[in-house]
Amino acid sequence: MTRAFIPTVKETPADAEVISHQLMIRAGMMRKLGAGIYTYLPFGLKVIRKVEQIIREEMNRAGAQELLMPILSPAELWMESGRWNVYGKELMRIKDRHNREFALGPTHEEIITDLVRTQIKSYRELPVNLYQIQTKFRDEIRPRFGVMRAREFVMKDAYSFHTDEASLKETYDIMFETYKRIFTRCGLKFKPVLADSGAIGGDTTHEFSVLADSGESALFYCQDDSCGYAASSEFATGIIPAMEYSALSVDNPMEKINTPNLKTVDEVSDFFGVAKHYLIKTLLYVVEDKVVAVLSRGDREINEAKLQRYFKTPFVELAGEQQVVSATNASVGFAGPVGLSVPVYADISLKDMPVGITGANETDYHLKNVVCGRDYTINEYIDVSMTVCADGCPWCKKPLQECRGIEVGQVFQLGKKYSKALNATYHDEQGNELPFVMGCYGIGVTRTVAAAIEQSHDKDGIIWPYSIAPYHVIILLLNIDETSVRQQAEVIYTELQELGYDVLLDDRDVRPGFKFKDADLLGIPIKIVLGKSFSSEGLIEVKKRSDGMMFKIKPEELPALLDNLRREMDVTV
RNA sequence: CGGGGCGUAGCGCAGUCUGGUUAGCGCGCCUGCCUUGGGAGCAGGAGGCCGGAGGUUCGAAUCCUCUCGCCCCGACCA
Repeated sequence: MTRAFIPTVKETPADAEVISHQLMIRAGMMRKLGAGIYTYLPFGLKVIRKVEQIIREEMNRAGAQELLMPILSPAELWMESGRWNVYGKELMRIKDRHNREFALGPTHEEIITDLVRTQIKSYRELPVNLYQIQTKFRDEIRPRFGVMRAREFVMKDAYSFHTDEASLKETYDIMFETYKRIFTRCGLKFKPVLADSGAIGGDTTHEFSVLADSGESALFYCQDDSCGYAASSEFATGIIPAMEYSALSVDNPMEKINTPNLKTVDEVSDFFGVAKHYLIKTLLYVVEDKVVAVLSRGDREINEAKLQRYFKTPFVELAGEQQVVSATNASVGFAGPVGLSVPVYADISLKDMPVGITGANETDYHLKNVVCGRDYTINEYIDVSMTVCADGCPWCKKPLQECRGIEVGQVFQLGKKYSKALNATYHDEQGNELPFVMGCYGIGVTRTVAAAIEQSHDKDGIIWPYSIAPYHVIILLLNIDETSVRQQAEVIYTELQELGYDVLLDDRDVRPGFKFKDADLLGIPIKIVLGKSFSSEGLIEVKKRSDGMMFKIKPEELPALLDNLRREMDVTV
């Protein structure tokens, strides 16, 4: 360790918000070069390599083959697929000396499809699954959280090509299982969840989320493990519990009430002295240049991803002030479905609402005792509200649970989107020329490393899962001046390496406390201490990082003890 | 892109409002002494184009203009 380049830092860096970012800097894993751009130092790179190795082994095991595509790709390919215009600013575009345009690869559907369309022409050569582990570049609007949302990051991306949906499904299922094996082997607690496929399309997609309270995305899952329902917040649906409406009566006529300057659900429900679920919240959205009204129960938020999915558009937007005024003849905050001329869609949370309160489409007025069917009509009930954890599981009706997660992988059934756009075809048995059916499967490698830290750390530092720990064992030589002890340490160091352990020897000339603190910060699963008890009694101490369990043993017992600890800590699948 | 903030030693910061000796402090680094089971102590030392350019002034880290970079909130996220 006197020679190792592991620059640890005692102080928490000022610009690091989340734990993983702080610890990755403090433990000397990486250093920032620019916004969202990091140099991986030896200690950090070791972890990345371990994760990559697990991914390689499992991908190869699943029959995928590794290749490596260029990071730079010509603009023509992106224009051909249409994404040159669609992708937006996240796609980093650059020009070469001849003024030709290129993109830094944020993902490689175009490039792999181009390769396969020129090389694979027959159904006899299908299916095929190709992957790479490579640096990606996405010019994120706002990079943050260290490597969790970096611009440059390491990703494994795989692409499969098939003759038909059934074959795709088969590979998809294999990849699904492979991902479970990968994240299990990485020692992570995770959940595969049903997810929104976004602009990429396709019916079925799963995200793999590492469970951590600091996660950016919310997940909902059934409290009953045997049911197994789990979905991202964008995709989750639930059975919405019905509410009480005894404060109003269906038999009373609709009544216009002056509500000066009361715009929000909170203000209006306070004014009427009722709970928020009495209100019919009316939001105006612009969908494909048309204004539509979307209703939800006052206590429910609209899920725009669901709206996009319903309207089959990649883009919906809340209407601007002008549009609201022209659609409702009232200022923002007083919209309601009664007498509205734009199409009205209602969230299913309104199905069980017999009577409610809503905006009057007149500034400073709301309507009370509003009854659907009597006072207004809706075009359609759709599921567009955010699921909450009081909702029932859509599969088994038991209550849903909510937790936070970090998305580290996603598997997609792409279908023919890219093969059609790029005219990538093969010949079937009859000689017909048909577009490939495709799947794609990504894992954020660097993000997985950060997620592992988010999930496993304490106040002293990182606690690596054994399988991805940069070193399995750290030997703390407390007194470097005792020559005989030093020699012993070196013997143990060599022996353990020969037994297949990754070992770090801390032979630095610093005080013991310094070494203990550093060892904990680095998170190495097993500490071996050669200190007082070794000098006096010939005993070495072996301590686990995870639970602090300590063993005092004779040197010759070390291999057997480590073997036990390894078996205990290493995950096998 | 909108809003807010910050660029001063390797790192973390003070000084800027109200211009004026030699630009400070903590950590780290180097030397020595001392210490050695949870980030010790003492003494000495090195280290700065005060982000960059232009301007105002007798004089600028400090005031003005422009510019570059970074951070936070929001929108965005195959």
